[in-house]
Amino acid sequence: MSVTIKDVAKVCGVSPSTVSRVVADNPRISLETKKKVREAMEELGYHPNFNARSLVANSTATIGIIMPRATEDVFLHPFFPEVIRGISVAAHEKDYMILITTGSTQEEQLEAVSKMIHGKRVDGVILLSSQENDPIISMLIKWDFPFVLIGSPDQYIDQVNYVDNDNITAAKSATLHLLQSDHQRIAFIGGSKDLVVTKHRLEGYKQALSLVDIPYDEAMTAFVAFSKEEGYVAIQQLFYVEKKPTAILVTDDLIAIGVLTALKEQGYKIPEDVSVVSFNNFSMAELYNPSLTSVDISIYSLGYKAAKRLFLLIKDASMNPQHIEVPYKLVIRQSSK
Amino acid sequence: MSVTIKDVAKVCGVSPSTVSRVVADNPRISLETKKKVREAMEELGYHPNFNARSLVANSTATIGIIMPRATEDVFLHPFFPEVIRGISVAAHEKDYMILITTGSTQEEQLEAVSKMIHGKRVDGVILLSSQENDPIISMLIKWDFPFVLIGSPDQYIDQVNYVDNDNITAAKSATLHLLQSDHQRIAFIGGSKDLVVTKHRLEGYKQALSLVDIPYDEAMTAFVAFSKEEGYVAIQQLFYVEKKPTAILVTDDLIAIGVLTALKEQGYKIPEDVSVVSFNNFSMAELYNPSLTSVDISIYSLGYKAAKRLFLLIKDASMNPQHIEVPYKLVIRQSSK
DNA sequence: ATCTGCAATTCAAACGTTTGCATTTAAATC
DNA sequence: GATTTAAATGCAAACGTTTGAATTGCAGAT
Repeated sequence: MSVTIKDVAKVCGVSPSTVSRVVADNPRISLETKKKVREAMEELGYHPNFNARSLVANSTATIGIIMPRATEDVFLHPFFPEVIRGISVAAHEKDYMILITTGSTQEEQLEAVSKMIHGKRVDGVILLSSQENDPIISMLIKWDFPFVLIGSPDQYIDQVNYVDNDNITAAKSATLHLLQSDHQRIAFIGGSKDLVVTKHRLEGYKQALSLVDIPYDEAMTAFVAFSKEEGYVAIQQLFYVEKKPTAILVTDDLIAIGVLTALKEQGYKIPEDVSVVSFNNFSMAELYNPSLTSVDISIYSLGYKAAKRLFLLIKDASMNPQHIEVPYKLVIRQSSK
Repeated sequence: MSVTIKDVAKVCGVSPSTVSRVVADNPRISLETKKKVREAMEELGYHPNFNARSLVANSTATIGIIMPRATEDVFLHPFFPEVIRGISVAAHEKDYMILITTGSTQEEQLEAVSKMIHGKRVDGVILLSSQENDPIISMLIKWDFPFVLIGSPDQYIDQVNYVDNDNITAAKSATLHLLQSDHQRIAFIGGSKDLVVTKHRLEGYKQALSLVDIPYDEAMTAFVAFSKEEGYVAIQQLFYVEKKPTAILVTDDLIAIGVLTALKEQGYKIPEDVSVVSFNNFSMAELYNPSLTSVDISIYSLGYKAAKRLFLLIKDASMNPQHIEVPYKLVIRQSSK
């Protein structure tokens, strides 16, 4: 078996507790002993057993991430790798590890969080999205477990730590950008209707319209999943009507690409016939032809800041919940006019 | 504190060991007792403490992944999310979790693996790439710890489990595809020279050339890091010479996009003046204009199969090392002629 | 009535740490 | 030289499980 604290102790002729204190660099151990013990550790190739340690210390230097469905399509969407990248950099800075589980259904996800938390495998959790009435959030609050939400909560607003963009204002200014080019008929394509981010962006869109007294028209909206295919489908719906939109605000680049594909197929010129503005500013937004006007929401930063906040929370669980706002930036390219 | 096995035992009037055996669904416990205990567990909200369990059972239902550098650029490259997606689906099937660490330098990476393994935090490890003389691989072999390499090892070929494409043949046939269009001057842009994958693809490239008696010319090769910028730089070098290439084999789509950007800037028409074939077939290969001819190496599959293999290995450590080959497929698009 | 055998359960040790408290040792003070 | 003090270290319990061996209870065989 592997070498334990006892082996080191025996070699050095000290007690296990002394070795433990050397590992922890406890000032009550003499420098002489420390040196001796450290040499022995090196020699024997000692590495502390993490399970034993967390068992008693009740901490794990690990943060948990719960990913929506493990099936084919997650991780396919560039949002997740990018946000995890941010988390991962922050974790690396603090010498934390990242534990990832996936759950297909919401039940599975709840089960997964529960396993992580009650199994004492993580010190805190980062949630990657929130829905209307999210049971995971209520559970975490009930358990009083440190967590940070990326995105905004639907309820318990002042009980949860969350980092998000100001999506209302972002959508508003993106819409205004289109209105400035005199578009009168602007459509909106959002994600699933019970995602908070969808609500926010729809709200911003409405606010912009009302500023210029254009009535909100439900027939000009569509709500789809985050994929190219769905963007394609949404166009069939939106352009099936008499008075076609001349501009579209799309909640995601990936969807936008589906949108553009469909529009091109139907012979529309971009941006002459239809302008498209989307969100996220993935690298494909720049690479695609025409390049996409997109709101950069700084996904990396969302992840990084969430992790930073979580570390604080782990240290001091009694901290007041805080809302951290990450700036956005409209990047204008060829797809809008 | 949280509810333990002892609490459940007390409530049911049985011993902790009985509860433990109920959790493990041991047949030596009567159905009656099982039912009673399970109800109590439900009632009290019992969840086993994972650390305590792995401490004695010496297993963790977790696999470790070590990512190269946590700095800005990893996870930025689409290879990693995609391969992790494969791993993650396999893990989900087996109810395994994934533990991720990052290390900037090779030393940090070694340290990270060591921490995972000796800290008893994972049952097995998946390596995402291998270099010439990789010290991590020799360590893992020395420790006799279950691991699977994605890519091919440089040494210890018959001691390691690895899953990879046949990169030699893949590069060969990609080059032949170009040769069939009568290209005489084909350049090669690879990744870092001490990556095994670079060696293999270079080898395939050479083999194809020799088939048609074109001499290998080192001036027609460049070796760069995996980014657009570096692709751009490579072109400055390769087109600085008298007799310019008419075709380029590039080891990665991301690099290829940098290559295309540079070529377009210098006024070359793609594919009329220069043909480009690359590897990986990321979604951007399809979206870019012109769309990229690319060798699809089935990255998802690499991850999935590696994880599958690892599970077998964890079950039976004495299994003979195996090499799993994942098929590739040349996808011809607009960038080559 | 005693013994055997079996099913169901309990006992107790072990896993490798951490940590409050007790003990030892040696120097400092009176 | 006895006593106090401080520093350095050791002791032992605790963390929450698992598991081989021991125990109990009871039906059936002798």
